[in-house]
Parts: sequence; C-alpha cells; structure tokens
Amino acid sequence: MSKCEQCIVRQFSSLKALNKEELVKMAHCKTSFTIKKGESIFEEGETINGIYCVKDGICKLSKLSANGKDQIVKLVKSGELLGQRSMISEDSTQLSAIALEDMEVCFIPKAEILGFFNNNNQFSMNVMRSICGDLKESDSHMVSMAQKSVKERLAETLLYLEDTFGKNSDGTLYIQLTREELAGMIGTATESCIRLLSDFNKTGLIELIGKKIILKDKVKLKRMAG
Amino acid sequence: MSKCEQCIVRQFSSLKALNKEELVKMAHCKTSFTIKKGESIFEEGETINGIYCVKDGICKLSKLSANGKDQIVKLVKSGELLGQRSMISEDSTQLSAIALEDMEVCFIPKAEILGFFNNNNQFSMNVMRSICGDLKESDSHMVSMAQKSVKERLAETLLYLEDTFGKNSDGTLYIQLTREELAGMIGTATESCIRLLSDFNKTGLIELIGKKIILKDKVKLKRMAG
DNA sequence: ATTAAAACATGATTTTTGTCATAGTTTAAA
DNA sequence: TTTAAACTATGACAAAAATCATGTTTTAAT
Repeated sequence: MSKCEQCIVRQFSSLKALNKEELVKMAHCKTSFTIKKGESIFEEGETINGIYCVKDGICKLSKLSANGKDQIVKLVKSGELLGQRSMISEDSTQLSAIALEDMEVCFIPKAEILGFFNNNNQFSMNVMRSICGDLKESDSHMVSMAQKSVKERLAETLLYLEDTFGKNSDGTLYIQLTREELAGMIGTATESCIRLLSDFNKTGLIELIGKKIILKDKVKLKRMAG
Repeated sequence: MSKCEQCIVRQFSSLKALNKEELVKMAHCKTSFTIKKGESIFEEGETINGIYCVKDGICKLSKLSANGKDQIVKLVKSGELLGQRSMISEDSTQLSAIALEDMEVCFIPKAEILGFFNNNNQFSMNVMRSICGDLKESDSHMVSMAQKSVKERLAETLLYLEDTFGKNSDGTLYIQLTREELAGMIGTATESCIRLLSDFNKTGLIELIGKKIILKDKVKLKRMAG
C-alpha cells in the first residue's frame, strides 16, 4: 500500500482537492493493480463500485456497436479517473476499458468517494467539472461523426493523437494504435482507414514508417480537419 | 414573480431536492421569460451565468458544424434544466437553444445555484446525476452516428420522438420538426431524410399525412434501428 | 387575396464509403 | 526457428449517401 500523498498523478485529477487527512484515508482503502497491454480494467455491462485512478499507461474506452465493431469513445491517460459516470449514475457501465500499454491503476471504493463528496465541496466541484468536460467533448465528437467525412475525421484524429500523447524522438506518434483501432476511433471500416492513410502518405501529409506514423504537414492536416 | 414552491415542473429536475426555504429564496432571484417559437434562449458562444429551467415547451440544442449544417444534439422539454454544463465549466456554451414551440422559461443566477451546491448535497448529487445521464446519452449517440446507417438512425430517431414526446389523438407524432430539423437530428442531408421518409411510407413503416408522421409498424422500426 | 419565401419532394448524377477477395508482412507463440 | 495468427495493404465492386437540378406545395407576410 503506497502513499497517495506522494503520488504525483493525483495532482492532475479531481483528487487534487483532497487534504492530507483524506489522502491518508484513501491510501488505506485503495487497491492497486497492474494491467497488461490488451487486458481490461472493466467491461461493458459491469457494475463499478468505485473509481479507478490511472497512475501509468493509456487505455481505450470503447463500446461494441450492433454491427459488431468496437467504437472507441475516448482514450484515457495517466492522471485521469475512470468510472465516475457509472458510479454516480449507479448504473452499469456502457464502456469497456482496455489497456493500450501496460498500466498501473488504483481503485478507490465508492463509499470513500461518496464520503469525500459530503465533506469536501471542492472535490465535488472538481468531479462535476471533469464530467462536464467529458460531456462537452462527447457532444463535439458526436457532431464530427455526424457531419464530417471520414477523411476530415482521420485528419482531426491524427492531430488529436499528437497533441494529446506527443511523439517519440524520431517524430512518430507516441501512441501505438492498430489500423483497426484507429478506424474504431474515427468510426469507419479498417480498409477505409488504411486506404486514407496511404493517400495521406502519398500526398505528403503524413509519413508511414512500418506501422508508425509521422505527421509531416500539420497545417494542411488542420485545414483538412476543418 | 411566481412561487417556485408551487411550480410542478420543479419536481422533474434536480431542483426537487430544494427545501421550502431554498425555494422561496430562488423565487426571489429568478427571472421568467416567454420565448416564441423560433426564438433562441441562448446561442453558441454565449456565456451563461446561471441555469434555465424549462417550465413549458420544447427546444432544440444544436451546434453549427463546419459545413454550415446545424446538428441537433438534444431536445429539451419542460421539467429539464438548461445551461448546467456551461455554467459549471465556466465556459461559453457550444450549443444554441432554439424554441420549437412557444416556451416559458425561468432563469436562476449562478450565485444562487452555487449557494445550493454548498448547502445542499442532495441537490449537488442530482445535478451530477443529470449531467452523467447526458454524458451517457451523448456517448451512445456518438456511437450511433459513427456506426449506424442513415436508415437505422432515422428509425431510431422516430421511435425516440414518439417515446419521448408522445403523439396526438390522431396518432401523429406530437413534436413537429421540419424535414431539415429531422435531418439535423440524424446527421444527414435534408434530401436523404425526405427520401427515406418516402421509402418508409411506401413500405408501410410510417404514414405521412402532410408533414405529420404516424408510426405504423413500431416492431419493424425497432428491428431496423438495431 | 396575392405573393414571396420556406418547406417538401423526386430524379439524375457523382462522390464517398463499405464489402469482399487476395496477398504480403509482422508478431508472437510453440 | 518455424509456423500460425494477426495485421497491413490494395484492387474490384457494390452500396450508401451527398449534391445538383427542378418542380410542387405550404406558410407567412404584405
């Protein structure tokens, strides 16, 4: 049982509002996990009796659609919390959380969080703001899906991936998604995604090195994303 | 200045957690509006320093996309609150609220709401749950947009409209949307929407009486919606 | 009541996107 | 190290959806 007090990622989430005493309390009731790449933290339909705090690694939140394809709703990185929506709604989750890299995750039970809600208004407000941020994102995302072409969405998504997760020293996107996962983010068929990446490559917007991607012309990509 | 205590729609929203004293306080600081069909309550980009409570009527929340089309993100009816997301995020709103019928709306200033947050935990939790509900909806909606065909989305939307807003005594959908607005809900071109309605009409799924719509075969519509 | 604007409707055509087929490449497991 | 499975890639074709054009009907304003 490590000390939450000394955990840096806490500072990046709603948990930053907790005081020393609350952090000690939390350290005593939390459980820590290691999740291997490809494993799930939770799956669609499960009841989540608490909140997961991502200490390290990245995961995808996805939803299986009627046609059998996985739509990626959001990517979550260290410092973020998982399962807030489901816990607060007292509702099973509609999303699966699958690790894209090895992860370290802490679980804080519901009772503990509800206690903080009652005693720490700043914490409540932080959680509210975080969920409001998710809602704003989700609404925008929805409009993109409804109104933009696949090409526009691909350009938008590539820029998002570099902005959010950065790049390696060789200029390639840090985050490694399969073509299928990338297609699942933009909401298209894997083949369409691959084909468009080829086009982007041929027209110099990006460069493909194996399955790695370098964004070569971000100005044009931005213009294309609209 | 009418009494919030006696307002029935209050019972349907987060405001139901407020006690008598709080309701009296609210009645003193709220302002009431009448909004004519077609007029806006607020528009994309505005800062909203409070929450709107819909006393009567229906409005659409829409977002202008890059291609010039209005995407309808949500329909809001009496009993629901507007502007929570924007107020809590301390962020300008990304949606416009336009009345689909004549409306009565009350505005409660931010300071008042924040006061309730501080003193009434049940109210805070209600607001949280309401926003969580919106988030769940929005995520599902996003997946529909990304993964379903226009036909499936039209079927889904027609069922939603009847379930949510009911029908007139002649069996037609109560809510009156133009074809353009319906297209804006399902995220397609107006012509495509009109064409599909014609198809649905020809195959007996719905009946078109002028611009009014009757759902004739809800079982098949449900199957089609997936 | 007349008229202009908005809304509805449908055909023809093009563009976009998905699907199926096939093959090369990479990855991970035996 | 070989071998199967997963992933990437591309062509050919089909289906879905957008766009453009045009005409009708409805609605609202003068």
